[in-house]
Order: sequence, then C-alpha cells, then structure tokens
Amino acid sequence: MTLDPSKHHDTDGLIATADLAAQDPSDETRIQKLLAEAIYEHRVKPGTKLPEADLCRIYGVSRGVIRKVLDRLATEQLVDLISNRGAFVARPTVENTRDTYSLRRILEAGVVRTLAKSQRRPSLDEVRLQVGEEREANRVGDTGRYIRLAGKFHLDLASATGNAALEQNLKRVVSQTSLMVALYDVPGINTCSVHEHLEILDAIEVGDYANAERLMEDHLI
Amino acid sequence: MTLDPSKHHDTDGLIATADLAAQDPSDETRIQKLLAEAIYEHRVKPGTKLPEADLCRIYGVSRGVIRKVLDRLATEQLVDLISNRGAFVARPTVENTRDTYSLRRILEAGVVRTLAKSQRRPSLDEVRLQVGEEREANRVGDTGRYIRLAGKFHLDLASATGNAALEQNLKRVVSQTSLMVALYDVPGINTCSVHEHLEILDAIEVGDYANAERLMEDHLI
DNA sequence: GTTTTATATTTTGTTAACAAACTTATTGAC
DNA sequence: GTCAATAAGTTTGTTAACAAAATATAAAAC
Repeated sequence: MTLDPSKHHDTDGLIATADLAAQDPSDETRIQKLLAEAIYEHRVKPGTKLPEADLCRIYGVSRGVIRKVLDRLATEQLVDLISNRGAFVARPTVENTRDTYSLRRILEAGVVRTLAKSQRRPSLDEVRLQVGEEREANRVGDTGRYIRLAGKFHLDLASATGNAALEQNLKRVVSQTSLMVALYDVPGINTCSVHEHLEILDAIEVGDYANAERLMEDHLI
Repeated sequence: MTLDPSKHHDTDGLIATADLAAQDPSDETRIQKLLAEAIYEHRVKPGTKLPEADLCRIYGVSRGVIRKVLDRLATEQLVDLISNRGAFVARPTVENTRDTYSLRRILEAGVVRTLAKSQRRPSLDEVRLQVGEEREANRVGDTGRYIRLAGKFHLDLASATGNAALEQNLKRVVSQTSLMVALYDVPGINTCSVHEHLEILDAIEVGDYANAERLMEDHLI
C-alpha cells in the first residue's frame, strides 16, 4: 500500500493512528490495540483484506508480530483468518450478532447488579459527570464525541465494579458489537439515550438492583 | 524431558493425552485443547514451567506451533508468559479468582434466565438424563466420573441456549475456575449437589426464571 | 563451607530464506 | 468479445539459523 494521499485504499483507515503511541507495551500489544480500534471504529470496512505486507509497512514492524496480532484478533473475532488466503476484517453473521448482543445484555445487567448490590457504594461521580458531557455533545450536535462518550459510559460502569475479569470480558464483547453495527443497523447502543443513562445511575446509587438491571436491559435494544 | 517412565517430571501430566486425536483440526487448535485440558484438569500443577523444547517433543511439532499455542493460552489466562523466561502454568491471584467466580455467576445466571425465558422451551431431556448418571456416579462413589458430569451440566445448559457466543464465553470462564480450584479450595462447583441441579432444571422448565436464576447463584458458592 | 565471580550451556526471541498456495496477467481457441 | 488454459507474480505458511537473555556450572576468594 502506498502512502500517496491522492490514492485511496481500503486500508487507509489504519494509517491515522499509526503514529504517536508510547512504546511502553510490547509491539504486539500496541499494534493489536491500534488495529482493533481501527476495526471497531469502522475505519476499515468489514470484509476488507488486511495483507501482512501492508500492515508491516504501516506499523513499521516485521511479519512475525503482524501474524501474532492477526491471530489474536481472530480469537477476538474481529478478524477472519482464512487459510492460505489471509486476514479480513470480520463479517459476523446475523446469528452471531444476535447472540453477541444477548451476551452483552447479560454482562451489562451483571455490571449494574454488582454495582447496585455492593455494600460501600462505589463513587460514580466521574461517570455522572461524563454523562453531563454526553448530553452536551448531543445538544451541540457533536455526534463523534457523543457516540464515543455514550460507549465509554458502559465500560466506565464495568470499571467501577472493580472486577477486572468482568471489565475485560465486557470490553471484548463491546468491541465485537461495535463492529457489528457497521453491518447491521442494530437499535440501542448507537442511540444510547442520555436520559436512560441517568436513570440507570440513579437506580444503582439507590441500590435498587432489580430496577437497575431492568433499565439496562431495556436500554440495550 | 525424557520419556523414561522411571523418572517423573513436572510435565508428565501432559503425556497421557498426547496420542489419539483426529487431525481434522489444525495442529495449533488440537494441541491448544490438549494442553488446556491438562492444565485445568490439574495434571500439571500451577507454576510448572512449560519449556518449548519439551512441548515440541511431547506433541511432535515445531517450536512455531508451540509458541502460537502458548500465546493463545496466555490470553485465556491458563498460562503466564514471562518475557525471556518462558511459559508457566498460571497461578491466578485470590483477587482474580474472586472476580472470575463473580463473572461465572453472572454468566450462569444469564444462561438459566435465557433458558427459562425462551418461548419454545428447549429440550433438556438429555441434560436431565445426565443428572441421573451424575447421581448414580455419586452414589457408587465414582468421584472422577461424578466431577466430570457435574462440570458438564453447566456447559450443557449453556449449549442448550443455542447462543454460541454465550457458550464459548462460559467455557473459557469455567476452564479458568477449574484451574483455580487447584490453588484455592473454593466451595461449590466441586461439591455441586445433584439435588440442586435438578431444582434448577425444574425451575427452567416451568419458566420461573427469577427462581432459576436465584437457585443457580446460590448453587455456585 | 559459603559467597562471589567468571564461564559454559541452555532456552527464548527474532529474522531471513524457502516452499506452497493463491491471484493476476497473458495467450490462444472458439 | 468470451472463455479456458497457461504462465508470471504475489502472498501466505513454515522452517532453520542466528542473536540475546537467562540459567547452570565451575572456579576463586574469603
């Protein structure tokens, strides 16, 4: 792939974020994150081929690390790996999409239930603050920022549980569903309503886990 | 590692299952499964070093495939990968263990809820039949068989939901918790009571999802 | 005998070359 | 012009060699 700005390629969406990045984590981890983001943020379309040589040039690493990254993304189901043909941005089936959304609802219900049940109520002040920004972004019409914040809300709640395993699990499922909305027009998530986010927060802080759970389930589709 | 039966090594637990196995799946997938089983069935103890050369000899493959397998098992958290020092059977922390059990309860509650809520009630006849075998194994005192069947109960329920994503997720978490009982004496799971399994089945078939959920949560610890 | 330093061996990490499979381009027949 | 067959060119998969790091061994100092 060339970097000539006059010619546009399918994989151009990868370039933007290929700079900056601290080298604290290993090459593999760093590039896995970058590629994953590019995929679930729809900068590369589902079905797009991801040739090893191109990725090597873009990220400035050898084929070995690219191959490892692709293998990991395949287990995350963000990439389809076809033998002797290469890697492609995943194109999940409708079935798989439905299943993954169900799984997400289960996990998110688990998150709010955990929060609402916990004895020393975790401080959700920061989250509440961000929902404010969310509302503002929505009002002003900054859709990019709005979508990003709306998505972050769910992961922030998971983080607030203090359960790293749960958080990590939800993170993966969220990135999967993010990819899916590029293929199928799934309601909810995208159209996350600020009002509902606030209702959920309220239910959690009051400790009404039955309601918090129900609200979250209704919120996601 | 030598195969001399007079000398015992830490990694001997790997040998037993290294034979048979259909070559339908790729070497990587096949060996990943074998190694994962050896780990969560406690045939190799947590902390045991897994030298690449040994694994190559045992499974009869090149270092490349072993390295790929170890990388995958590391993301599954069954193996700890330490830079320049090699692979070790994972030794999860108490924190991680608690978190993973919470996650498991969330997922399993999701499973029974899904089953109980579903319109055309799935046929749980086979599962019910197996619980019968479970009781028999328990009565006769065949602990190995009993533990195996008791574990299978949970995965069979997940399979009955028809949600492959949910099933796959639970499978991973179950294998993680299986490894953990080798380190910490966690109640439940091991001591799965047949009676409780039957109660859960009943609640599901009656469609009483609130109760099914509660029973499952109480059942797991 | 214990500890420290130096050396040798083993083990892991990475790169580069080769082999195999797939794609594309070209040629020729109809 | 369309299609099929062949050949050239890419791209992926695998192996083998090398470099770097860690571990084990041996020697020396105290």
